[in-house]
Amino acid sequence: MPLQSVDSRRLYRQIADQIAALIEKGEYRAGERLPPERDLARQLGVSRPSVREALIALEVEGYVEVRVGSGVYALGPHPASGSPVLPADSGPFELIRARWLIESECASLAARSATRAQVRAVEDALDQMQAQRDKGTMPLASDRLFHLRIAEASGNSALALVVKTLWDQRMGPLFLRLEHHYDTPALWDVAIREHHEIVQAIARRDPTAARAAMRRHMNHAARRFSTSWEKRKRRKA
Amino acid sequence: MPLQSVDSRRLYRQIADQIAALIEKGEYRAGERLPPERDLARQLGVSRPSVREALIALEVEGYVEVRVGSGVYALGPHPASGSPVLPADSGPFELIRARWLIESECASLAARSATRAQVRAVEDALDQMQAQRDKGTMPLASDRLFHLRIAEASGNSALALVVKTLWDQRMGPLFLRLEHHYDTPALWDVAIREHHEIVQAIARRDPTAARAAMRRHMNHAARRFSTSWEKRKRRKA
DNA sequence: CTGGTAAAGTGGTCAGGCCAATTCCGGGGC
DNA sequence: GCCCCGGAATTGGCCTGACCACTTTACCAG
Repeated sequence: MPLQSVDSRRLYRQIADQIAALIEKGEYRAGERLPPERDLARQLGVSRPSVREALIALEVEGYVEVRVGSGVYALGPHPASGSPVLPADSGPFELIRARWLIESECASLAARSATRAQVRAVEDALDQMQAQRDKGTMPLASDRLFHLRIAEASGNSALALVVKTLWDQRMGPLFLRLEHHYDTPALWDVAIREHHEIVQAIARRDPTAARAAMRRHMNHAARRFSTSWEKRKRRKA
Repeated sequence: MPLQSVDSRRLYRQIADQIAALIEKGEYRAGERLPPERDLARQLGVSRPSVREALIALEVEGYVEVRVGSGVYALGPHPASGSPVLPADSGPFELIRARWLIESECASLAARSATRAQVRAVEDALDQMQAQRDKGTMPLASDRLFHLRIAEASGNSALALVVKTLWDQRMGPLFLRLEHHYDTPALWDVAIREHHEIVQAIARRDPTAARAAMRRHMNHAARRFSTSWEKRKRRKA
């Protein structure tokens, strides 16, 4: 597998991509050992340092694991990843504000262009939420699903990605505690009622109403967080 | 945290972590140039190959950018690697539309509440962009910096996170080709002029004008992509 | 068969060198 | 005086070759 004569990418990148391709294609199975650095260098017609640089890139990308004195082992396709993270000191309000902006627009777009199947998916998530609440468990997961499916129904995958990113921030160390305060059955009933308003506006193809309903929902969520937040501050003082 | 007296991590990791910490702490600001590899090696008491390995790791992690013959440049805190990824078949238009919505709001918020230092940071990024364009190189990195700093100036770290997430999508396999079509000096001049309008509105504390200017910028960007996109489709057919 | 020890294999790191791209600077042309 | 351009200095890209540390294997003695 000769290297291109006119490839402007740096050498370590070319090598890393070639090896990554082999791993993706299953040429090297997970757990399998790659040839020694010296052999790879000879086979590819490059120097050992270049191979080493490529292997380090692959290690950072999660493709391989390097064991000192033993060898380089493939880890398999689809690299492990860490997502961006919100600064620890940013309160929940900035996040809610961002969601207010973005998710209200998602709701509006969904009302305009969602397919029947997508509307159905949103309704399913809401039903699931209701069922969990009836069983007395906290419908946190289905709440997330509801919002995500609306974002998907907007027809804009970039917005869907953003909503998912923001929602996953709630799994941070600080937000879990707040989530807890927020968790009384009565408050969940309010949230479910607000969700019904949103889904109805979408189903009725009313973009303006959908946006307004989502904004109301977010405003209420902000207020609920606010009370928890105050309690928390008072306890600290 | 192990914190062993004899650090068993491989050397390149120790070096990379050390440099990454400096970037996170703002010791090296975004866009700033790091010392040459040879100097770093001498300062840290290690060999140049080890420094090179560390820099490659940092490059993969999105901390730095290496420009041949010029130097190593910090990209800013928090890496871009391995984040959630957009579906491969979603065109650039969904992404632009999402940025249209979010970044225009960021500009408006920035005009309302940015500190003097934050406005200054945005202006710096624009100056940097102009400088790079004058040198004939594509100011892609400083373009990114400009938009990121406006998002930071909004005072909402969740929005800043979102903007960063969306911007990093452009590094996908498909977008790079488009970026290329988009890269004529004349088009960059237009982009820089639009950036000036945005930054002026922010400096003058006019939220409405800032939002409008950013929306115009995004509309034009969409049109530019549109022509590239059509060309691309035609070539495929 | 067991245990330990020597040898081979493999990655870790270093030193030093040459090449190519970029940047910088000073001198010549207009 | 201003601009352009060509060479020198700077900087990253890549290579050769070597030695060290750790791991695995092989072999031999008990």
